[in-house]
Amino acid sequence: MISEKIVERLSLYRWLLETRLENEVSNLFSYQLASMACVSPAQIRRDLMTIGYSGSPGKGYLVADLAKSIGKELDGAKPSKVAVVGMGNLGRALVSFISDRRSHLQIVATFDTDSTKYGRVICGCRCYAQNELEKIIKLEGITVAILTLPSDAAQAVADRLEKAGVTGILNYAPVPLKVSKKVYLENRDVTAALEKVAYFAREGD
Amino acid sequence: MISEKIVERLSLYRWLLETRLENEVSNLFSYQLASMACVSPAQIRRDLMTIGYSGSPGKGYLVADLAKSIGKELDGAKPSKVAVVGMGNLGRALVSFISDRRSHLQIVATFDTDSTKYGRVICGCRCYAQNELEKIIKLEGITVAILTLPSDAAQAVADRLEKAGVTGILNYAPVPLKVSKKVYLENRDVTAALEKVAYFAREGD
DNA sequence: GCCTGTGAAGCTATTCACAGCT
DNA sequence: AGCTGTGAATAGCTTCACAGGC
Repeated sequence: MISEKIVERLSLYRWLLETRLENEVSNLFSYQLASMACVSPAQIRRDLMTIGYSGSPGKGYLVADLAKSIGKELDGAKPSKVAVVGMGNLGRALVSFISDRRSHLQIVATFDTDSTKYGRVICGCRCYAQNELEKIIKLEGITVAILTLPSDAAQAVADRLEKAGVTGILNYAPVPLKVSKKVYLENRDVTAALEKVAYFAREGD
Repeated sequence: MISEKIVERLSLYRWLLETRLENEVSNLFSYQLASMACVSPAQIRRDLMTIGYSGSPGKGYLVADLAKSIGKELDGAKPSKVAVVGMGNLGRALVSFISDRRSHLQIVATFDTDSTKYGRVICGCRCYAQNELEKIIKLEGITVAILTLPSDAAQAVADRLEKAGVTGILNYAPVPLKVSKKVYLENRDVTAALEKVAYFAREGD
C-alpha cells in the first residue's frame, strides 16, 4: 500500500515520461525528472524505491521501462471504469478534459436528471438517466465515480453509488460527504483551493 | 503564516459555519464542527488555536464570531481580485461554480483568445481578449489567477501573469508550471486526482 | 461532568549525507 | 567523477491525554 502523496507523484512522473520523454530520450537521471516534476531529486529516488524500481548510477532510469513499472503499481489488472454523475458545465468539462489527455482510465457512463441530456452521447460518452444509476454501475462494473452535481443532491447520490458497488469517489460538489470506510473519498473543493491560493498570494508564501 | 492544510480546513470551517449554522445555532462544540467537517475534534481545537481563537468549556464556540475570526485570518484587508484565463468548458464551469457559492473572493475578469468569446459577458463576468491580459490585471489590481487553458499555452500565460503582478495561481492545466518563488502555485491536475482515487478504490484504502 | 487548551507523544513526509557502483 | 540507494536526521502534522475552567 503506497501513500496518497506518493501515488499522486507517481501519476505525474508517468505522465511526464509518456508525453514528454518517451520519444526524446531513452534514459534520464533523478535530477532531470525532478526538475520537470518540480520536486527534489531525493524525492524521486525515494518514490521509485517504494515501488521497487532501480536505476543505475551512470545511466539513471530507463524512460519506457520506468513508465511501465509505475503503471504496474497504479493500474490494476484491468483499467478501472469511471462514471460521471452530473453533466452540467463542470461535468462536461471534466469528461472532455479526461478524454483529451491520454489516460489509463475509461469513462464509460455519465448520468444526469435532465431529460434533455440523458439518452444522448455527450462529449463522447453515453449519458444515462440518473435513476438507472444502480443498474448501469452494476452492469458495467464501474468502481470509480466523479461527482459534479449540486451540493444538495451530492450526499444522496454518494449513498446510492456506494450501495451499487462504487469504492472510489472524486467529489467536486462543495460539501464534505460522509461515506463508509470502504469507500475512498477525495474532495476537490474549488472554493477552498481558491481561498488557499488567495491567502498565500497575499502572505507571500 | 499558517500552514497550507490548516488554511484549507479553516476555509471549510467558515463555509460550514456560514451556510449551515449561522441561522440555526449560536454556539457549538468542537466535536460538532468536527463531525460536519469530517476531522477529529482535537484537530478543530488545534486549528482554532493557531488563529488564536478561544471558545469556552460548557459553551463551545460562538458560530458567527468564529466565522468572522476565520475571515480575519483568511481574507486580507480587502477581498483579493481573481481572473480566469481560458473560458472553455472548464473555465465557464468554474466561474459559475464560484459565483453560485457565496464566496469571499470576486472574479473580476476572464480572458480568452477566441474572438467569439471576448468582448462579451460570460457567466456573469466580462471576458477580455487575452492580449489585454497585462493591461487589465494592472488596471484592476488582480493578484490571483485561475488557469483553465490547454497545456501548451499554460506556461507562457503563467509567465505573463507573474510579470503583470499576479502572486497566486490555481492551475487546472495538466502540466507542472514553473514559476518564481514569489508566486504561490497550486496544481489541480484532474487526471492525477482520478488515478489516485482509482488506485485506492482498488487497493481498499 | 463535560468541555477547552495544550504539552508531549506518535506518526508521516521530506531532506541530508554518504557508501557503493559504473 | 557522478550517479544511485538508503540509513539517519529533520521537519511537519495529527492524536493523545490530561490539567484547568465553566
